[in-house]
Amino acid sequence: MLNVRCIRQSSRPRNDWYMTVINELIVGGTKPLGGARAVVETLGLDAGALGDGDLSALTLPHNSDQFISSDLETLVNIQAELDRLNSTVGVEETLGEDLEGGADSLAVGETVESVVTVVSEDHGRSVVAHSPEAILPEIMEETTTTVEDMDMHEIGMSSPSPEAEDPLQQQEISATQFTSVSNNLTFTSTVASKTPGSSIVVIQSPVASSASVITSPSLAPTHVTVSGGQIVGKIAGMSSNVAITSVPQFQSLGQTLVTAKSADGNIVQLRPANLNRPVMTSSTAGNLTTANLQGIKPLQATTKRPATGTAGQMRNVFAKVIITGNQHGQQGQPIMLATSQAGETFCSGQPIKIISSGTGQSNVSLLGSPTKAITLAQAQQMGLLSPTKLQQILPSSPTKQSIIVNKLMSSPVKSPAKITMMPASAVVKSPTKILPAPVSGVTQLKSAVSIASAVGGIGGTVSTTVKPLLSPQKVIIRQGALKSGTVLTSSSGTGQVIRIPATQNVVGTSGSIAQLQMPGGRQLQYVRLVSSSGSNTSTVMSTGKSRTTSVVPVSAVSGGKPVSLSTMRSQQQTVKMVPIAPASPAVRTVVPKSTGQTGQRILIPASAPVTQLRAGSNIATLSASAVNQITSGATILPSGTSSYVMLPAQYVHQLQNQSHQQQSILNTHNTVSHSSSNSAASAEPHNQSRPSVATRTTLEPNGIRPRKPCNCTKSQCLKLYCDCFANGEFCHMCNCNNCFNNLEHEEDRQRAIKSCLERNPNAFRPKIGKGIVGDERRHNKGCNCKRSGCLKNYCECYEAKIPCSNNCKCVGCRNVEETCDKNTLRDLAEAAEVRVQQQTAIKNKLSAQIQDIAFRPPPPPAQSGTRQPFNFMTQEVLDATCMCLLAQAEEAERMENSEEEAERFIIEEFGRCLVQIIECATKTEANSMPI
DNA sequence: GAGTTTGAAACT
DNA sequence: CAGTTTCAAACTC
Repeated sequence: MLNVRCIRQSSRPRNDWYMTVINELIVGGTKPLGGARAVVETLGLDAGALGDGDLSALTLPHNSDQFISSDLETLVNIQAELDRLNSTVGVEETLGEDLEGGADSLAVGETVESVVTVVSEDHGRSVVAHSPEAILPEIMEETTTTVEDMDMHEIGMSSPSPEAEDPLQQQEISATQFTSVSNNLTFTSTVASKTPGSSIVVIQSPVASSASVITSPSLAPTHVTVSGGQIVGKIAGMSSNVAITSVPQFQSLGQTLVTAKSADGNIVQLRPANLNRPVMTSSTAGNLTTANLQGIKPLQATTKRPATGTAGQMRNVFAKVIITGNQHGQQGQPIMLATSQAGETFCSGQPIKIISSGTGQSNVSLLGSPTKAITLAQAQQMGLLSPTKLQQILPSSPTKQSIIVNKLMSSPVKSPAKITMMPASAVVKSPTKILPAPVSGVTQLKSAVSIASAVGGIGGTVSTTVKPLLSPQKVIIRQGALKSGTVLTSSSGTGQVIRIPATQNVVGTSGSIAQLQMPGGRQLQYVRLVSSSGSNTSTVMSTGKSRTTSVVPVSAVSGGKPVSLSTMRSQQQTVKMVPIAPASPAVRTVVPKSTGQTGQRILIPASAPVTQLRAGSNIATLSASAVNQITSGATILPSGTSSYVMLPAQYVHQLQNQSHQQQSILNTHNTVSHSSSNSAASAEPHNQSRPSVATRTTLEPNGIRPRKPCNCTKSQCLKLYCDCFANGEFCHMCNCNNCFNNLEHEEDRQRAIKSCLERNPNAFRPKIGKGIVGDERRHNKGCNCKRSGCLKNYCECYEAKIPCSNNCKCVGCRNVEETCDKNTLRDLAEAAEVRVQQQTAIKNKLSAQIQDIAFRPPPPPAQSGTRQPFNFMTQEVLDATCMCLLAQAEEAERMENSEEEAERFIIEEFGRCLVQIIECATKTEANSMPI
């Protein structure tokens, strides 16, 4: 049984594991000071009851620790007000369906790992609507993520491109692929406790994230539980649970996840994001008292990072710092600060200090990293704390009202000090590469850092940290007790937060795709649930008419139902794209404009048809083959705000189709006008509102390069028999059976690719290349035809419309190079040869005749009395005769006379020649006779 | 559309 | 590396 509970840390057993929703603290933008209140929501998970595929057990225990529905209502109201005040987009998520429901207690017996992914939809701008680009630009620049070799257990969450309404972004991406992408958000929680309690879910983000908790690079998703003032967590991959020490209480602001110590002695540090600069603010509100901030103190770095981590293995981890204002003297007004940490900069991160004015500083520090202090005033300025809301938050409020601070980043305008929960740089390994060829070190793309949002345990409120720099995303939040269909937030109108009505059944079996209808009916989100096994990937993709679709891996807490959705934003994404043809030596980097906007990546196989690439803020390094495809037929769309998701074109089409289907089925309407003009490839015909990128491409209207569908039946499309696979493409719209050439079987696919490459390193290279000489195409390997004469499509050379070359081993090849010019030359040669033969024959005949005449025995002088003309048969006469005959032959050929006619003409000419000779001789003789 | 042919890929 | 088998596309009817 899984209980969704509001957090009452004090009441929870220390050893219990709970999944807690961590709200990311969104620093306010330009709006008036917003209240800074964080809600720490915990989800008690009965690990024993949680099956890998069953989240249906989510219930709300009835005990004093739990929020009641009214509390949730209050939270909602507060949230709404905060949203209004801060004009920020908050991301809320509801973990668990029945927040108000059952009193089932947790009977935890087993560790449940769940991956929660949130599909966010970019609606243009970042949550902080105020010049997000200006916020922490340097961080974006510094943020890089390595997506290679991420643990498969991580499920990444990709953030859709901000303004993208593109179908391209309506794509389904496997979780592993997401992890491979920088902006993936990995959200894994482990429930290990048998008793209900509050827990904190540590969200790992492969990319630098706004907030990061912990951990060793090699660690899998971490689960942190707050129990009885202690934070305990379990990090996947670690042998045992990690007890997070030095967090006495979660009550006060000072409470921060600092260190975790595993049962086996491993200590995990909870580190803040890479904050290079301390943020100092003065508290003017006065709402926060020192007492409130007591809890905020730098934690002793008593923990050490797990030794397993290496720099290369480091991955970003989201750590959310929950700061609880002692409201009304009671616990429960947690203020959550989200910090992010990149693995690389793990040690360089700066903790966030929250300093109360006049009382000194209370540090919310994350161990091992520099401390960044924020005064209350600053907090207010940043929107973390609003004077009005602050009082509500502040102590003595018996109510458990929690305010989700949904502004993590403050606009630089408001506060020069930038609180960036984002790591300057993050190197994250990606467990899965979307590209087929698992070649290491091929390509890295700088990409925006994504921010992960925590899942709201109760009340379904989860605040997501949205980085201003990042392109706006929509976060789909499942509403629990909150009003269904309520979209929290966003003054920007971008709808950063999408609340999914609790009534919507987002949950499905593991691996299933759940449909989420976005509020307003303008968009559908498809969430694929994934079990925590890690092998399965889940994707969440949203489809909308004109909206950007984000595909986000979604993990379901027990595999059964997506308990929550988390979102993340990406600032810069480092996408490592591995070309399917590893041999491609050249790696081209496409550096989009640095607009401060994050883009979502478009994942494409190296050889896959790339319909469009939007050159936005992302820095994408593409394999040479990919680039070639891009250059050949793809369109690179400049976009300053969009993120790119590279997928096989067919996936785009697939998503589009799904979108259409869903549109038709659910009869949803795009009720939201989208100002975003930079859409990715949009093949949706109904997307008339703005020019589709697809229209600018050279591809088909659907944005897909024509491709023959395969019909594989036995190869699972994982062998080179399959053209799709051989071309590095995913099967789409194929007729294949038991196809594994898709994202759902990415692991198998990768293995198959590896196997193929082992057999033939050039397996995925184009078979047709340029010959040594010139640019003439030729089959690199050559054909081996035996029967077809290389004149049927069985022959690869013939199919490629190229003549067989020396590389071929074909038998009886008739696929010879026959160009028009060469045919002409050949004909000429043959004609010349024939002519020569004819001439020779004629010449010989004439010569014979002449000789016959010449050597004829002279008649007796008595008979003729005349001299024989052979006396005139000099060499000159013979040459002249031959020339005449040859000229006649040529004339006959020129006239295209038949051979017979030609011979006749030549003979006639020869006769004339003889006549002339005779006449000449006769004259000569006549002249000499009378003498 | 079923059956045959063909040659690349995979296997031995 | 060669021979054989498997496979899917091409082809034929």
